[in-house]
Amino acid sequence: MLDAQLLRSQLAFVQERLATRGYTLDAARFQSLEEERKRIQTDTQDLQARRNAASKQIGQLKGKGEDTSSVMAEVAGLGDALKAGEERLAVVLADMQAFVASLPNLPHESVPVGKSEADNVEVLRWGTPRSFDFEVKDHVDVGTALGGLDFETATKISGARFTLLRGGIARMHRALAQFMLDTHTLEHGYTELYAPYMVNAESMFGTGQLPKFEEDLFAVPRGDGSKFYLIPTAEVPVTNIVRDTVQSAASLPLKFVCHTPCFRSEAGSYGRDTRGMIRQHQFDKVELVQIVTPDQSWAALEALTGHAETILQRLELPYRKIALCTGDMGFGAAKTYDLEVWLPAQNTYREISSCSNFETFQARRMQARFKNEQGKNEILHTLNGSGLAVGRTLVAILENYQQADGSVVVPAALRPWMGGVERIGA
RNA sequence: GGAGAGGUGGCAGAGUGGUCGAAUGUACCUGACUCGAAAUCAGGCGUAGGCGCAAGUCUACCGUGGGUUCGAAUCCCACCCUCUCCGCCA
Repeated sequence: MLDAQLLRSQLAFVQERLATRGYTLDAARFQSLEEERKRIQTDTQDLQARRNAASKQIGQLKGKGEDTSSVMAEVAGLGDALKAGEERLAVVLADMQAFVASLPNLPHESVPVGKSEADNVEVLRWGTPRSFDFEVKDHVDVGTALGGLDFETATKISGARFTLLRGGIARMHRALAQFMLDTHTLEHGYTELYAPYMVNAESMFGTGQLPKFEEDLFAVPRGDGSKFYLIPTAEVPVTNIVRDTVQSAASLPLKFVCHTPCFRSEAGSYGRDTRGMIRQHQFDKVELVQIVTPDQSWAALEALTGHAETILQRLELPYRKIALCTGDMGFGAAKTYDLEVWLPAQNTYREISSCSNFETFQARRMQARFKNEQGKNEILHTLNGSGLAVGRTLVAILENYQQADGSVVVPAALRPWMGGVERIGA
Protein backbone atom coordinates (compact mmCIF):
# COMPACT_ATOMS: atom_id res chain seq x y z
CA MET A 1 0.00 0.00 0.00
CA LEU A 2 1.23 3.44 -0.85
CA ASP A 3 1.56 6.18 1.72
CA ALA A 4 -1.57 8.34 1.66
CA GLN A 5 0.62 11.35 2.48
CA LEU A 6 2.62 10.75 -0.67
CA LEU A 7 -0.57 10.72 -2.70
CA ARG A 8 -1.70 13.98 -1.15
CA SER A 9 1.58 15.79 -1.54
CA GLN A 10 2.88 14.35 -4.84
CA LEU A 11 -0.10 13.07 -6.75
CA ALA A 12 1.28 13.92 -10.19
CA PHE A 13 4.54 12.13 -9.42
CA VAL A 14 2.74 8.99 -8.23
CA GLN A 15 0.51 9.06 -11.28
CA GLU A 16 3.53 9.32 -13.55
CA ARG A 17 5.38 6.46 -11.85
CA LEU A 18 2.34 4.19 -11.94
CA ALA A 19 1.84 5.01 -15.60
CA THR A 20 5.16 3.27 -16.33
CA ARG A 21 3.53 0.04 -15.17
CA GLY A 22 0.58 0.65 -17.44
CA TYR A 23 -1.59 1.63 -14.49
CA THR A 24 -3.80 4.67 -14.76
CA LEU A 25 -4.27 6.43 -11.46
CA ASP A 26 -7.63 8.17 -11.33
CA ALA A 27 -6.39 11.45 -9.91
CA ALA A 28 -9.76 13.15 -10.12
CA ARG A 29 -11.33 10.38 -8.09
CA PHE A 30 -8.61 10.63 -5.49
CA GLN A 31 -8.95 14.36 -5.21
CA SER A 32 -12.71 14.28 -4.83
CA LEU A 33 -12.44 11.51 -2.22
CA GLU A 34 -9.77 13.48 -0.42
CA GLU A 35 -11.78 16.68 -0.48
CA GLU A 36 -14.84 14.90 0.84
CA ARG A 37 -12.83 13.14 3.51
CA LYS A 38 -11.28 16.37 4.70
CA ARG A 39 -14.59 18.16 4.96
CA ILE A 40 -16.47 15.36 6.69
CA GLN A 41 -13.62 14.50 9.01
CA THR A 42 -13.15 18.09 10.14
CA ASP A 43 -16.86 18.65 10.67
CA THR A 44 -17.34 15.38 12.51
CA GLN A 45 -14.35 15.84 14.77
CA ASP A 46 -15.62 19.30 15.53
CA LEU A 47 -18.97 17.93 16.62
CA GLN A 48 -17.29 15.23 18.67
CA ALA A 49 -15.18 17.84 20.42
CA ARG A 50 -18.28 19.86 21.34
CA ARG A 51 -20.07 16.75 22.59
CA ASN A 52 -17.06 15.71 24.65
CA ALA A 53 -16.66 19.17 26.18
CA ALA A 54 -20.34 19.35 27.10
CA SER A 55 -20.35 15.88 28.57
CA LYS A 56 -17.35 16.71 30.65
CA GLN A 57 -19.09 19.84 31.86
CA ILE A 58 -22.14 17.82 32.85
CA GLY A 59 -19.93 15.56 34.90
CA GLN A 60 -18.35 18.52 36.64
CA LEU A 61 -21.69 20.20 37.35
CA LYS A 62 -23.16 17.01 38.74
CA GLY A 63 -20.12 16.58 40.93
CA LYS A 64 -20.89 19.96 42.44
CA GLY A 65 -24.59 19.18 42.65
CA GLU A 66 -25.56 21.89 40.21
CA ASP A 67 -28.23 21.94 37.54
CA THR A 68 -27.27 20.35 34.22
CA SER A 69 -30.45 20.65 32.21
CA SER A 70 -29.35 23.53 29.96
CA VAL A 71 -26.11 21.83 28.96
CA MET A 72 -27.90 18.56 28.43
CA ALA A 73 -30.42 20.26 26.19
CA GLU A 74 -27.61 21.78 24.14
CA VAL A 75 -25.75 18.54 23.64
CA ALA A 76 -28.92 16.62 22.88
CA GLY A 77 -29.31 18.76 19.77
CA LEU A 78 -25.99 17.47 18.47
CA GLY A 79 -27.03 13.84 18.49
CA ASP A 80 -28.43 13.39 15.01
CA ALA A 81 -25.81 15.47 13.23
CA LEU A 82 -23.11 13.63 15.10
CA LYS A 83 -24.43 10.23 14.25
CA ALA A 84 -24.86 11.15 10.58
CA GLY A 85 -21.37 12.62 10.49
CA GLU A 86 -19.77 9.56 12.02
CA GLU A 87 -21.52 7.29 9.56
CA ARG A 88 -20.51 9.36 6.56
CA LEU A 89 -16.97 9.57 7.86
CA ALA A 90 -16.74 5.80 8.20
CA VAL A 91 -17.93 5.40 4.62
CA VAL A 92 -15.58 7.94 3.13
CA LEU A 93 -12.60 6.61 5.10
CA ALA A 94 -13.36 3.09 3.94
CA ASP A 95 -13.66 4.30 0.34
CA MET A 96 -10.36 6.09 0.64
CA GLN A 97 -8.70 3.06 2.20
CA ALA A 98 -10.05 0.80 -0.54
CA PHE A 99 -8.84 3.19 -3.21
CA VAL A 100 -5.32 3.42 -1.80
CA ALA A 101 -5.15 -0.33 -1.18
CA SER A 102 -6.01 -0.99 -4.81
CA LEU A 103 -2.98 0.91 -6.13
CA PRO A 104 0.10 -1.08 -7.12
CA ASN A 105 3.52 -0.21 -5.76
CA LEU A 106 5.76 2.41 -7.32
CA PRO A 107 8.58 0.85 -9.33
CA HIS A 108 12.08 1.64 -8.11
CA GLU A 109 14.00 4.09 -10.29
CA SER A 110 16.41 1.33 -11.36
CA VAL A 111 13.61 -0.75 -12.90
CA PRO A 112 13.67 -0.75 -16.71
CA VAL A 113 10.59 0.92 -18.15
CA GLY A 114 8.60 -1.30 -20.46
CA LYS A 115 5.19 -2.64 -21.35
CA SER A 116 5.52 -6.40 -21.26
CA GLU A 117 7.72 -9.42 -20.84
CA ALA A 118 9.40 -8.47 -24.09
CA ASP A 119 10.92 -5.41 -22.42
CA ASN A 120 12.54 -7.26 -19.54
CA VAL A 121 16.30 -6.88 -19.31
CA GLU A 122 18.68 -9.80 -19.07
CA VAL A 123 21.21 -9.07 -16.34
CA LEU A 124 23.40 -12.13 -16.64
CA ARG A 125 23.69 -15.68 -17.95
CA TRP A 126 25.31 -18.44 -16.00
CA GLY A 127 26.43 -21.82 -17.34
CA THR A 128 26.40 -23.25 -20.81
CA PRO A 129 23.47 -25.33 -22.04
CA ARG A 130 24.62 -28.86 -22.62
CA SER A 131 24.70 -30.11 -26.19
CA PHE A 132 22.99 -33.45 -26.73
CA ASP A 133 24.02 -36.12 -29.23
CA PHE A 134 20.58 -37.69 -29.07
CA GLU A 135 17.05 -36.43 -29.39
CA VAL A 136 16.16 -34.49 -26.27
CA LYS A 137 12.96 -35.50 -24.45
CA ASP A 138 10.96 -33.19 -22.25
CA HIS A 139 10.54 -33.92 -18.53
CA VAL A 140 7.19 -35.60 -19.11
CA ASP A 141 8.65 -38.21 -21.41
CA VAL A 142 11.77 -38.66 -19.29
CA GLY A 143 9.86 -39.00 -16.03
CA THR A 144 7.04 -41.11 -17.39
CA ALA A 145 9.46 -43.57 -19.00
CA LEU A 146 11.18 -43.96 -15.65
CA GLY A 147 7.84 -44.64 -13.96
CA GLY A 148 8.33 -41.64 -11.68
CA LEU A 149 5.90 -39.14 -13.19
CA ASP A 150 2.24 -40.06 -13.49
CA PHE A 151 -0.17 -37.41 -14.69
CA GLU A 152 -2.94 -39.81 -15.65
CA THR A 153 -3.35 -41.15 -12.16
CA ALA A 154 -3.08 -37.67 -10.66
CA THR A 155 -5.87 -36.56 -12.98
CA LYS A 156 -8.02 -39.47 -11.84
CA ILE A 157 -7.37 -38.68 -8.18
CA SER A 158 -7.84 -34.91 -8.44
CA GLY A 159 -8.01 -33.44 -11.92
CA ALA A 160 -5.90 -31.44 -14.33
CA ARG A 161 -2.80 -29.65 -13.08
CA PHE A 162 -1.81 -32.20 -10.47
CA THR A 163 1.16 -34.55 -10.40
CA LEU A 164 1.87 -37.92 -8.83
CA LEU A 165 5.54 -38.64 -8.21
CA ARG A 166 6.90 -42.11 -7.49
CA GLY A 167 10.10 -43.85 -6.46
CA GLY A 168 13.45 -42.23 -7.21
CA ILE A 169 11.87 -39.13 -8.70
CA ALA A 170 9.70 -38.59 -5.64
CA ARG A 171 12.83 -39.01 -3.57
CA MET A 172 14.70 -36.49 -5.69
CA HIS A 173 11.86 -34.02 -5.19
CA ARG A 174 12.21 -34.45 -1.43
CA ALA A 175 16.01 -34.31 -1.62
CA LEU A 176 15.88 -31.02 -3.51
CA ALA A 177 13.83 -29.37 -0.79
CA GLN A 178 16.20 -30.66 1.91
CA PHE A 179 19.25 -29.54 -0.04
CA MET A 180 17.80 -26.06 -0.47
CA LEU A 181 16.81 -25.76 3.18
CA ASP A 182 20.18 -26.94 4.43
CA THR A 183 22.06 -24.61 2.11
CA HIS A 184 20.05 -21.56 3.15
CA THR A 185 20.11 -22.30 6.86
CA LEU A 186 23.71 -23.50 7.18
CA GLU A 187 25.39 -21.22 4.67
CA HIS A 188 23.16 -18.18 4.13
CA GLY A 189 22.03 -17.49 7.67
CA TYR A 190 18.29 -18.09 7.33
CA THR A 191 16.15 -19.47 10.13
CA GLU A 192 14.02 -22.42 9.10
CA LEU A 193 10.29 -22.20 9.71
CA TYR A 194 7.33 -24.50 9.51
CA ALA A 195 4.20 -22.43 8.90
CA PRO A 196 0.43 -22.79 8.37
CA TYR A 197 -0.71 -23.71 4.86
CA MET A 198 -4.08 -22.07 5.43
CA VAL A 199 -4.33 -18.43 6.47
CA ASN A 200 -6.98 -15.84 7.21
CA ALA A 201 -8.03 -12.94 5.01
CA GLU A 202 -6.01 -10.42 7.05
CA SER A 203 -2.80 -12.21 6.16
CA MET A 204 -3.73 -12.32 2.48
CA PHE A 205 -4.42 -8.60 2.62
CA GLY A 206 -1.09 -7.96 4.33
CA THR A 207 1.01 -9.40 1.53
CA GLY A 208 -1.26 -8.00 -1.19
CA GLN A 209 -3.10 -11.08 -2.52
CA LEU A 210 -6.38 -9.63 -1.32
CA PRO A 211 -8.61 -7.94 -2.17
CA LYS A 212 -7.60 -7.78 -5.86
CA PHE A 213 -6.50 -11.32 -6.59
CA GLU A 214 -9.01 -13.49 -4.82
CA GLU A 215 -9.72 -15.48 -8.00
CA ASP A 216 -6.13 -16.77 -7.98
CA LEU A 217 -6.60 -18.39 -4.58
CA PHE A 218 -8.21 -21.52 -3.24
CA ALA A 219 -10.51 -20.94 -0.29
CA VAL A 220 -11.73 -23.40 2.32
CA PRO A 221 -15.13 -22.52 3.79
CA ARG A 222 -15.59 -22.73 7.54
CA GLY A 223 -18.72 -23.38 9.52
CA ASP A 224 -19.13 -19.80 10.69
CA GLY A 225 -19.24 -18.30 7.20
CA SER A 226 -15.63 -17.18 7.21
CA LYS A 227 -12.96 -18.97 5.24
CA PHE A 228 -9.36 -20.01 5.20
CA TYR A 229 -7.24 -19.42 2.16
CA LEU A 230 -4.71 -21.96 0.95
CA ILE A 231 -1.36 -20.21 0.66
CA PRO A 232 -0.16 -19.51 -2.89
CA THR A 233 3.36 -19.11 -1.48
CA ALA A 234 5.05 -19.30 1.92
CA GLU A 235 5.61 -15.57 1.56
CA VAL A 236 2.13 -15.09 2.99
CA PRO A 237 2.39 -16.84 6.38
CA VAL A 238 6.05 -15.98 6.84
CA THR A 239 5.87 -12.26 6.04
CA ASN A 240 2.78 -11.91 8.21
CA ILE A 241 4.83 -12.96 11.22
CA VAL A 242 5.65 -9.28 11.64
CA ARG A 243 2.11 -8.03 11.03
CA ASP A 244 0.98 -5.67 13.80
CA THR A 245 4.36 -5.75 15.52
CA VAL A 246 7.10 -3.29 16.36
CA GLN A 247 10.51 -4.93 15.96
CA SER A 248 13.57 -3.77 17.85
CA ALA A 249 16.33 -2.58 15.53
CA ALA A 250 18.68 -5.09 17.15
CA SER A 251 16.54 -8.02 16.04
CA LEU A 252 16.85 -7.05 12.36
CA PRO A 253 17.31 -8.24 9.72
CA LEU A 254 14.99 -11.22 10.04
CA LYS A 255 15.86 -13.93 7.54
CA PHE A 256 13.48 -16.86 7.20
CA VAL A 257 13.38 -19.89 4.94
CA CYS A 258 10.27 -22.03 4.70
CA HIS A 259 9.39 -25.05 2.61
CA THR A 260 5.67 -25.40 1.86
CA PRO A 261 3.32 -26.58 -0.79
CA CYS A 262 1.76 -23.71 -2.72
CA PHE A 263 -1.77 -23.71 -4.06
CA ARG A 264 -2.87 -21.64 -7.03
CA SER A 265 -6.12 -21.69 -8.92
CA GLU A 266 -4.40 -20.69 -12.19
CA ALA A 267 -7.62 -19.01 -13.22
CA GLY A 268 -7.02 -17.24 -16.47
CA SER A 269 -4.14 -19.47 -17.53
CA TYR A 270 -6.27 -22.03 -19.33
CA GLY A 271 -4.35 -23.55 -22.16
CA ARG A 272 -0.97 -22.34 -20.93
CA ASP A 273 1.63 -24.93 -19.92
CA THR A 274 -0.94 -27.68 -19.93
CA ARG A 275 1.71 -30.33 -20.48
CA GLY A 276 3.86 -31.50 -17.59
CA MET A 277 4.43 -30.10 -14.15
CA ILE A 278 5.37 -26.54 -15.04
CA ARG A 279 2.06 -24.99 -13.96
CA GLN A 280 0.23 -26.90 -11.24
CA HIS A 281 -2.50 -26.27 -8.70
CA GLN A 282 -0.14 -27.64 -6.06
CA PHE A 283 3.64 -27.38 -6.05
CA ASP A 284 6.40 -27.20 -3.46
CA LYS A 285 8.60 -24.19 -2.99
CA VAL A 286 11.39 -23.20 -0.64
CA GLU A 287 10.82 -19.54 0.06
CA LEU A 288 13.27 -16.94 1.33
CA VAL A 289 11.89 -13.96 3.26
CA GLN A 290 13.78 -11.00 4.68
CA ILE A 291 12.44 -8.29 6.95
CA VAL A 292 14.88 -5.38 7.01
CA THR A 293 15.34 -1.69 7.78
CA PRO A 294 14.78 0.60 4.78
CA ASP A 295 18.47 1.40 4.33
CA GLN A 296 19.25 -2.31 3.93
CA SER A 297 16.62 -3.48 1.51
CA TRP A 298 18.37 -2.88 -1.80
CA ALA A 299 21.52 -4.68 -0.69
CA ALA A 300 19.26 -7.41 0.71
CA LEU A 301 17.57 -7.90 -2.67
CA GLU A 302 20.93 -8.52 -4.33
CA ALA A 303 21.98 -10.88 -1.55
CA LEU A 304 18.71 -12.81 -1.52
CA THR A 305 18.77 -13.23 -5.29
CA GLY A 306 22.34 -14.47 -4.96
CA HIS A 307 21.21 -17.07 -2.41
CA ALA A 308 18.70 -18.42 -4.88
CA GLU A 309 21.33 -18.39 -7.64
CA THR A 310 23.63 -20.46 -5.45
CA ILE A 311 21.19 -23.35 -5.62
CA LEU A 312 21.16 -23.29 -9.42
CA GLN A 313 24.92 -23.04 -9.54
CA ARG A 314 25.44 -25.96 -7.15
CA LEU A 315 23.07 -28.03 -9.27
CA GLU A 316 24.97 -26.86 -12.34
CA LEU A 317 21.79 -25.77 -14.07
CA PRO A 318 22.30 -23.02 -16.67
CA TYR A 319 20.16 -19.98 -15.94
CA ARG A 320 19.78 -16.32 -16.60
CA LYS A 321 18.85 -13.43 -14.36
CA ILE A 322 16.22 -11.02 -15.62
CA ALA A 323 15.28 -7.60 -14.32
CA LEU A 324 11.54 -7.34 -14.84
CA CYS A 325 10.40 -4.17 -16.53
CA THR A 326 7.82 -1.84 -15.01
CA GLY A 327 4.99 -3.34 -17.05
CA ASP A 328 5.72 -6.96 -16.10
CA MET A 329 6.20 -6.65 -12.35
CA GLY A 330 3.78 -7.95 -9.77
CA PHE A 331 1.32 -5.73 -7.93
CA GLY A 332 3.36 -5.10 -4.78
CA ALA A 333 6.94 -5.21 -6.01
CA ALA A 334 9.22 -2.18 -6.24
CA LYS A 335 11.74 -4.30 -8.14
CA THR A 336 11.88 -7.94 -9.19
CA TYR A 337 14.55 -10.23 -10.52
CA ASP A 338 13.40 -13.45 -12.11
CA LEU A 339 15.77 -16.38 -12.38
CA GLU A 340 15.07 -18.51 -15.42
CA VAL A 341 16.48 -22.00 -15.80
CA TRP A 342 17.42 -23.56 -19.10
CA LEU A 343 14.97 -26.20 -20.33
CA PRO A 344 16.52 -27.98 -23.33
CA ALA A 345 13.29 -29.57 -24.55
CA GLN A 346 11.63 -26.16 -24.79
CA ASN A 347 14.90 -24.69 -26.02
CA THR A 348 14.33 -21.73 -23.74
CA TYR A 349 14.72 -20.35 -20.23
CA ARG A 350 11.75 -20.70 -17.86
CA GLU A 351 11.08 -18.92 -14.56
CA ILE A 352 12.22 -20.87 -11.51
CA SER A 353 12.53 -18.06 -8.99
CA SER A 354 11.19 -14.56 -8.51
CA CYS A 355 12.94 -12.25 -6.03
CA SER A 356 11.38 -8.95 -5.05
CA ASN A 357 11.84 -5.97 -2.81
CA PHE A 358 8.47 -4.64 -1.69
CA GLU A 359 9.92 -1.74 0.27
CA THR A 360 7.11 -0.53 2.57
CA PHE A 361 4.28 -1.79 0.35
CA GLN A 362 3.45 -4.93 2.32
CA ALA A 363 4.70 -3.63 5.66
CA ARG A 364 2.35 -0.65 5.54
CA ARG A 365 -0.60 -2.93 4.86
CA MET A 366 0.54 -5.11 7.77
CA GLN A 367 1.48 -2.26 10.12
CA ALA A 368 4.88 -3.93 10.48
CA ARG A 369 7.28 -1.50 12.07
CA PHE A 370 10.53 -1.14 13.95
CA LYS A 371 11.96 1.35 16.45
CA ASN A 372 14.45 3.53 14.59
CA GLU A 373 17.45 5.32 16.10
CA GLN A 374 15.26 8.24 17.12
CA GLY A 375 13.03 5.82 19.00
CA LYS A 376 10.22 6.39 16.51
CA ASN A 377 8.20 3.65 14.91
CA GLU A 378 9.07 3.31 11.25
CA ILE A 379 7.64 1.04 8.54
CA LEU A 380 9.88 -1.92 7.69
CA HIS A 381 10.87 -3.19 4.27
CA THR A 382 10.01 -6.73 3.20
CA LEU A 383 11.55 -8.97 0.54
CA ASN A 384 11.06 -12.46 -0.66
CA GLY A 385 12.17 -14.84 -3.34
CA SER A 386 11.95 -18.47 -4.30
CA GLY A 387 14.98 -20.41 -3.37
CA LEU A 388 13.76 -22.32 -5.44
CA ALA A 389 10.51 -23.67 -6.83
CA VAL A 390 11.05 -27.37 -6.12
CA GLY A 391 8.83 -28.82 -8.85
CA ARG A 392 10.39 -26.73 -11.57
CA THR A 393 13.87 -27.60 -10.29
CA LEU A 394 12.96 -31.26 -10.64
CA VAL A 395 11.77 -30.56 -14.20
CA ALA A 396 15.08 -28.83 -14.98
CA ILE A 397 17.11 -31.77 -13.67
CA LEU A 398 15.08 -34.34 -15.56
CA GLU A 399 15.63 -32.45 -18.77
CA ASN A 400 19.21 -31.24 -18.34
CA TYR A 401 20.57 -34.46 -16.81
CA GLN A 402 18.80 -36.97 -19.08
CA GLN A 403 20.95 -39.62 -20.74
CA ALA A 404 20.66 -41.40 -24.07
CA ASP A 405 19.61 -44.61 -22.29
CA GLY A 406 16.67 -42.87 -20.61
CA SER A 407 18.26 -42.59 -17.19
CA VAL A 408 18.81 -39.37 -15.30
CA VAL A 409 22.10 -38.53 -13.59
CA VAL A 410 21.75 -37.07 -10.10
CA PRO A 411 23.61 -33.74 -9.87
CA ALA A 412 26.75 -34.25 -7.77
CA ALA A 413 25.76 -31.61 -5.24
CA LEU A 414 22.46 -33.35 -4.58
CA ARG A 415 23.84 -36.85 -3.95
CA PRO A 416 24.41 -36.41 -0.20
CA TRP A 417 20.64 -35.85 0.13
CA MET A 418 19.95 -38.88 -2.11
CA GLY A 419 21.81 -41.42 -0.05
CA GLY A 420 24.67 -41.29 -2.53
CA VAL A 421 22.56 -42.41 -5.49
CA GLU A 422 24.22 -41.24 -8.71
CA ARG A 423 21.65 -42.13 -11.29
CA ILE A 424 17.94 -42.84 -11.56
CA GLY A 425 16.86 -45.65 -13.91
CA ALA A 426 18.62 -47.92 -16.41
C1' G B 1 -17.88 -31.45 21.93
C1' G B 2 -18.78 -30.29 27.70
C1' A B 3 -17.41 -27.13 32.24
C1' G B 4 -14.84 -22.97 34.21
C1' A B 5 -11.46 -18.54 34.17
C1' G B 6 -9.68 -14.49 31.58
C1' G B 7 -8.39 -10.63 27.52
C1' U B 8 -6.38 -2.90 30.00
C1' G B 9 -0.13 0.79 27.87
C1' G B 10 6.91 -2.83 26.36
C1' C B 11 5.86 -6.07 30.74
C1' A B 12 3.16 -6.65 35.43
C1' G B 13 -1.27 -4.86 37.32
C1' A B 14 -5.40 -1.34 39.44
C1' G B 15 -9.75 0.68 37.71
C1' U B 16 -17.06 -1.65 37.61
C1' G B 17 -21.05 5.14 34.49
C1' G B 18 -18.27 11.53 34.64
C1' U B 19 -12.07 15.75 36.19
C1' C B 20 -9.80 8.11 33.02
C1' G B 21 -5.73 7.87 27.63
C1' A B 22 -6.17 5.39 32.13
C1' A B 23 -3.36 4.66 39.24
C1' U B 24 0.87 2.01 40.78
C1' G B 25 5.17 -0.94 39.94
C1' U B 26 8.80 -2.20 36.39
C1' A B 27 11.53 -1.35 31.90
C1' C B 28 13.32 2.73 28.99
C1' C B 29 15.07 8.14 28.07
C1' U B 30 16.93 12.96 30.11
C1' G B 31 18.90 15.66 34.18
C1' A B 32 20.96 16.06 39.39
C1' C B 33 24.34 13.65 42.89
C1' U B 34 29.25 10.60 41.72
C1' C B 35 36.06 10.21 39.47
C1' G B 36 32.66 6.53 37.19
C1' A B 37 28.82 2.99 38.16
C1' A B 38 25.04 1.39 41.51
C1' A B 39 21.52 3.39 44.78
C1' U B 40 18.65 7.83 45.40
C1' C B 41 15.98 12.23 43.70
C1' A B 42 13.43 15.24 39.66
C1' G B 43 11.25 15.19 34.88
C1' G B 44 9.78 12.49 30.57
C1' C B 45 7.88 8.14 28.32
C1' G B 46 1.42 4.39 24.07
C1' U B 47 -0.59 4.06 18.85
C1' A B 48 -3.02 5.97 14.54
C1' G B 49 -5.03 10.14 12.25
C1' G B 50 -7.03 15.34 11.26
C1' C B 51 -6.16 20.67 11.23
C1' G B 52 -2.04 24.23 11.58
C1' C B 53 4.02 27.63 8.81
C1' A B 54 4.72 26.67 13.83
C1' A B 55 3.75 26.61 18.96
C1' G B 56 -0.09 23.72 19.35
C1' U B 57 -4.78 21.67 19.09
C1' C B 58 -8.66 18.17 18.03
C1' U B 59 -10.39 13.01 17.13
C1' A B 60 -10.18 7.74 17.68
C1' C B 61 -8.27 3.48 20.23
C1' C B 62 -8.81 -0.52 27.23
C1' G B 63 -9.85 -8.34 22.41
C1' U B 64 -13.63 -7.40 17.93
C1' G B 65 -18.45 -5.70 16.31
C1' G B 66 -23.16 -3.78 17.75
C1' G B 67 -26.38 -1.44 21.62
C1' U B 68 -27.94 1.77 26.04
C1' U B 69 -26.50 6.93 27.70
C1' C B 70 -25.58 13.87 27.48
C1' G B 71 -21.23 10.73 28.73
C1' A B 72 -18.75 3.68 28.42
C1' A B 73 -12.44 0.51 30.04
C1' U B 74 -16.78 0.30 33.34
C1' C B 75 -23.73 -1.55 31.78
C1' C B 76 -26.28 -4.95 27.77
C1' C B 77 -25.92 -8.39 23.30
C1' A B 78 -23.10 -11.21 19.79
C1' C B 79 -18.52 -12.90 18.25
C1' C B 80 -13.09 -13.90 18.42
C1' C B 81 -8.90 -15.39 21.07
C1' U B 82 -6.07 -17.37 25.36
C1' C B 83 -5.68 -20.54 29.72
C1' U B 84 -7.38 -24.84 33.01
C1' C B 85 -10.11 -29.49 33.47
C1' C B 86 -13.04 -33.54 30.97
C1' G B 87 -14.10 -36.20 26.31
C1' C B 88 -12.41 -37.37 21.33
C1' C B 89 -8.33 -37.48 18.01
C1' A B 90 -3.16 -37.59 13.65
